Formats: sequence, structure tokens, C-alpha cells
Amino acid sequence: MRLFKILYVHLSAWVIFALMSYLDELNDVQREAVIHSDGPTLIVAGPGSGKTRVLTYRIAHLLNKGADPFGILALTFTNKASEAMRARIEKISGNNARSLYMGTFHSVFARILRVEAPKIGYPSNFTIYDAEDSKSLIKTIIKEQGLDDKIYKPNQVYNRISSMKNSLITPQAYAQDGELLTEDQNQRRPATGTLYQIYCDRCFKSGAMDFDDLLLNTHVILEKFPDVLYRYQHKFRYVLIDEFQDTNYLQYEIVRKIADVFQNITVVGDDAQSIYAFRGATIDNILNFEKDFPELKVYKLEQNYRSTQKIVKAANELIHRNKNQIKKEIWTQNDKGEDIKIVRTPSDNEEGRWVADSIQELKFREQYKNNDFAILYRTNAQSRAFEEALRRLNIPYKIYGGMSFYQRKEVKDLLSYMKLTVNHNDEEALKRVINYPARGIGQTTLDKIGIIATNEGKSMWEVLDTIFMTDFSARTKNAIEEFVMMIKSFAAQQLKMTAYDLAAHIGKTTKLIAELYNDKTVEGIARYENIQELLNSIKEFVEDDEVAENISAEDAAGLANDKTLGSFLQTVTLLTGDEKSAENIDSVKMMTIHSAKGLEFPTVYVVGLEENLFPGAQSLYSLEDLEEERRLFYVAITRAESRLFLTYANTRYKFGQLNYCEASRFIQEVPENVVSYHGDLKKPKVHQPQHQPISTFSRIVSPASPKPISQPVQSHPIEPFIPDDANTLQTGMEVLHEKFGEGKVVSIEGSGVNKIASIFFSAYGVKKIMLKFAKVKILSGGN
DNA sequence: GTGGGATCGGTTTTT
DNA sequence: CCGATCCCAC
Repeated sequence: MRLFKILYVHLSAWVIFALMSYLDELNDVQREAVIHSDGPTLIVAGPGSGKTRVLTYRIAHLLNKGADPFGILALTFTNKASEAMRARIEKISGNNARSLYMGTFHSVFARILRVEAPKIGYPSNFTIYDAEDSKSLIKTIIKEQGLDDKIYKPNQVYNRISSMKNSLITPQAYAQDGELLTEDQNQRRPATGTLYQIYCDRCFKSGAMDFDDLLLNTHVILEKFPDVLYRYQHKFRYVLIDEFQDTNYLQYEIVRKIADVFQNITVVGDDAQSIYAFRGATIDNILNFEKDFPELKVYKLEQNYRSTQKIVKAANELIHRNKNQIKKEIWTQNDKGEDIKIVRTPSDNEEGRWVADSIQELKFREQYKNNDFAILYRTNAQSRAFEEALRRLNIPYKIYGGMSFYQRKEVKDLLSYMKLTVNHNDEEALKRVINYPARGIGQTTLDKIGIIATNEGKSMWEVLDTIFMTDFSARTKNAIEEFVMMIKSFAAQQLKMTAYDLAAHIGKTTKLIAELYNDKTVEGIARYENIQELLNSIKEFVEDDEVAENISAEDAAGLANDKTLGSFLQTVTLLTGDEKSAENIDSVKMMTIHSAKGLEFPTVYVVGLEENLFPGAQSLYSLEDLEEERRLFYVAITRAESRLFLTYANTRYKFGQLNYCEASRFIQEVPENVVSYHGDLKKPKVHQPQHQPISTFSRIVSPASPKPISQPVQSHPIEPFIPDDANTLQTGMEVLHEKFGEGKVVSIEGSGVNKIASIFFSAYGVKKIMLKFAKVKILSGGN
């Protein structure tokens, strides 16, 4: 018997081993981390240390050892990361990979909530509000409450609500929290708590959850229903988390609860790459992790397989400047490599051209492919100059992030019809489409409906559905009834049609497609194509017929083989970019540094390295913020395998306004590197202060300034006139002068680039002149 | 209720 | 520059 057992163990070990040639690809620490048996595990992994590989192999290893794929919960932060991981696991372990509970926190919990949400009164067909929907709802509430949206900025209110949810502070708790209330008081926003409460109520009534709710409600259910918690604790025998340094309190609390029974929790992270503090991520989670799971086994992956020595050295020196860090040193056996190049260009446009030229040259000289290049920037808005330059050289490129396909107006419109079909109570979807295309249900009507809904405690849809009971005009009632009938007819066909047919049917019946088709402008055609593209993607979604068999209803919910419209909508709202679109075409990649995390490229350009842009102006006031920016820079440079360029521009447009920029402090922090300059440093002729006092302007003015137009001369500063190109510097006053002779500024209204100057000209009397960009427009006065 | 022109204000970063 | 909003004429 005993012999048998030994034999059996040996045999199965041998079989497993045969399947595991992949283990050969790992170094010792990596391998240990992969095969490490049960229990809590922390893998501290520097950039390029094979972190994703370890995580994927660990999962594959579990599967190969016979673990139930439905019992593995693997959480990532981006769809990109989870798809990449799934693909790699599939290669090793085959189809099982499709059954894993693997995805972003949001998508996995959304999937769980489809089943569990009814426990807290949500319908299982709840829709998901993206940030735009949420802000729009907040704005409506602010208006309804008679508050000023200049003081209660929807964006800020949204962020505050979001951070409350992520800290598990309920509206009730908020209302009793002295500290928070004082904060609001100080910011002149005493009603924030009320807004929070109403916002939650409204989402609930609309049967909608925002991004944070997907986490929050999961937590609420696990807390409130011990039986549910018990079920998931026993279901998920293994829990794995990627990019653990980016989890926030709420996310950590959920996984901590779930992993509490088996304690098989593996987290992978690197404090030096924590770049999401702004949405609540905290390094405390790592510290708490050690406390909450004392049995913890720690692995440190410090060998870098990605970059040259020079890059690794630069990264180390840079990150060591941070006070807040867990000391570690990455090292590499790779070649020494080339110098890191620092490049200054005269303007943002020339920065674009320089980078494009450089790519062109390297492609030619080193036989690189487009895929080998990435351009990384701090903000999405920076992509423009590079796009233009690359297009000029016919270099294909792909931009990740920014406005995603699914956030485009026309796409969201059609999606909103679908959302409304699935969940009639979705107020944001309703408001979006009820009068688009125009069907005579205008703002006034909508406002009234809103009021009735609030008064009677109904959703807007319920009011519409019983519109015959109201005293709207016959015309309005007809329009509304027709609309309601239409949506109901869509809903009735949900079960009879595939998601694709239904979507196409909706597009046709609502005349939305026709409306776009008739618009023959360039944008109109693009919009029409986007709708076609959307329909295509639904078709693809429907036809991707990989089916997992013999699974429970619970596991089926939201799985890849759920082809309902609702399932498509969920997938799509949790998608950020258009991840699906051809990864394989050979193109230069452009993205923010945030979305570059986890990726690597032979050649990387980190661009826009200017003070106030990177690090951003808002980050200069606290050490924490500055250090987060530095970690971001660390992430950026460690994406590079062999070539790294750091570029910055001497001048840059911002809202059409030309600004002079200085090199980022981070550039000085990169050691021993060649600096190459391109073009002349433009000595700012106009460098004078952004803020020139009015009196300076008055100097070019005729001597006898006639009197006095009643407006007092204000002491507002006026910005120097904006040249339309770095080369044509000419002040606005010079333009005006040429045109009208001499004059004097008597007052300035407006702000930003939309200044209006009332200027007196001897020949014409007072004129209002708009100083916008390089254009001068006479608005009033004279002839 | 609809559509056009004038006006105003805004840039981190992501699910 | 570009979207949201306000105001005014149909």
C-alpha cells in the first residue's frame, strides 16, 4: 500500500513534470514562486523581472495540477493585462483558461453581481454607468437642488463621492462625520453629503451601478450575507492579484474576506511602480497584507531581463531619490547598452517631427519594425503633434486610451438605446436618446417628467409609461407613447433575436442610422462608419462561440458564452480602449505612461519632459505627489529594452496659448547621459510674464487719451497676444494698431483665451475687441 | 421645440 | 482648440 502510494506520487509528479517544460524557462526564485505550495504569498517584483510570467505560470501550474478553473480568482487592473495573461495561460493549459475567474476587479465583480445583486434590491439586469453617465447624473442633481454648478463642480463632486465609496464611507456615515463636514464647509460645499445620498438613491432607482458600486456592492453583499461570503470563500480556493500596489482599500477588503478561509492568496506588486494613489491606491495594503496573513511567504524578483545596464542604472538612481520606498535594487546581466539621449526641441510640433524622424532613421538603420517603438506621454492631449508628424512620414501608428471608441457620441447613443432596452429604468440612457433623433420631446417636457418622477417616487420611465394620466399636450403624449411602445417592442424581441440582429433593428427603427447616413460631412461619414463598426463588434461578440460546458448558472453569468445584449453591454462599458482592434498590425504605439504599465518596447520615447507637465503643476506642492510623479517616470523609462529617448520642447501650446517651458527636474536626475540638442533654444522674445499689466499696453497709445468711457480701467492683467505659430510673433496690439491707428485699452473682460478688451481708438470710439488666438474680432462700437 | 451664433471654461493619470 | 451652455430668431 505504502509502496503504491510512493509510486503513485512519483508517477504523478513525473507526469506533471513532463507537462511542465515551461518551468525550465524560469530562474530559481521565479520557479519557486511558481510552484510554491498553498498559503499566502507576496511576490515583490521589479520592472522587467518576469512578474507576469510568474503569475501566469503559477496559474497554469495550478491548472495542470488539476485545480478547478472556476475556483481560481485572478484579478488585474486593466483589460489588456488580463487578456494577455489569459492568452498565455491558454497556450500552456488550453481551454481551461477560459473558465477562470480572471479579469479586472470591475469585470469580475460585475459578473458576480449579476447573480447576487438581487439580494440588495438591485435587478440582475442592472446597467453600468461609466464616468460620463455618473457626472451627468450628478449635474442633474446639482441643478435640481438649486445649487450652483460653478461651486459644486460635477467633476469634483464625483471624485469625492468616488473616494468615499472606496473608503467604505456610506452617505449615512458621511452625514455624521465631523471632519468631512468641516472640509465641505471650508470648501463652501456644505451640500456635498446630501448630493452623495441623492446620487446613491438615484442610481439605485435607475437600476444602475457606477464603477465604484461594482466593488462597493460586492463588499456590502459579502458583509451582509454570511452565507454568500461562505460560498465564495469556498468557491475561490485560489486568489491571485496582479499589480497589488495599485489596489485600494475597498478592493483589498473584498479579496481579504474571500481569501480568509483557504488563505491561498498570491499578490504580485512593486511599490516603486505605484502610480494610482489618486484613485485611492495605497501602499498600506502591502503592510496590512503582512499583518493580515502572518504566514506570508515573500519572494523578491530583482533581476531585470528587459533593459540594458544603462537604463537599469538610471532607473535605480532615479527611484532612490524617493523617501517613501521599500529599498531594493534591480540588476541585470544584459549588455551595457547605448546612452540614454536627451533631446530638446524648439516647440511641441518640432518635438513631434524630431521623434518621427528618429523613428524613420532607426527603422532604416537598424531594421526595426514599427512595433518596436513606443511614444509615452503624461497626458492624452499630447498625442496630437506626434500623430501629425508620423502621418506625414507615412508611419502607421496606434493610439491607446484617450477617447475610447465606446465613448464616442454616436456609439454611446446606440448603446444607450440598447441599455434602455435591457433596463428601462436607466435614467441616463433614457435622457440621452429620448429626443435623439428629434421626436418632439424637448428639455421642458423632460424637466417636467423629472419633477413628477421625484414627487411620486417613480423612475422617469414609469412616468413615461403612464403618461396618459398626466396633463401634457396631446402632441407630447403621442410622441411619448410612441417612444415607450418602441422601446417595449425592442425589449420583447430580446429573446427572439441575437444581440446583433436586435442592435441592427434598433438602429434602423429609431432612424439613428438613417440620421447619420444622411450626414455627408467628413465627421458625419466617420460617425456612420463608427456605428457600422459597433455593429460589427457585436456580431463578433455573438459569433465568438467558444462554449464552456457543464457549468452552473452562477458560473455562466457573464461568461464568454453569454451572448445576450446585456452581457455585451457590460463587457463594453468596462472596456477602456478598443483593445480588440488589431494588435497585430505593425505600428508605432502611443499611450500615456499609465496605460504603458506592464508593457515593453525595444525603443521608447518619453516625451514632454517639462516642468509643470511632467511633473504636473498640481504635483509640486506635496512630497507625496511629487514622488508619485517620479514613480511614474520610473515606470516610463523601465519600459525600454535597449533605446531610450527623453525629449522636451522649449515652447508648447496650451489651449491655443503659447507657453515657454523648462526641462523637467527628472531629466537632471538621470545620470551620465548624453544630451543632444536639436534646433536653437528660442530666446523668448515675448517671454515676458504671462501677465502684463494693462498700463504696459497703454504705452503704445495716443497721448491725449480722451475721456472716459464710463467703465473704469480695471487692473486685470492681460496676457501677451498669442501668436498663431512660434515663428510669427506679433502682438495683438500691433495688429490692432496697424488696423485702427492708436488706441488705449480701457477694460478687459473674460478669462483665459477668451478675453475681450474694450479699446479706445481715436478714430472709432470704443470698440470691444476679442483677443482670441491670433484673430482679432470687432464685436461692437465704431463702424 | 429647434437650430445657429456667441460666449465661456478647461488638461492629469483609469476602471 | 473644442465642447457645453446661453440667448435669440424662426
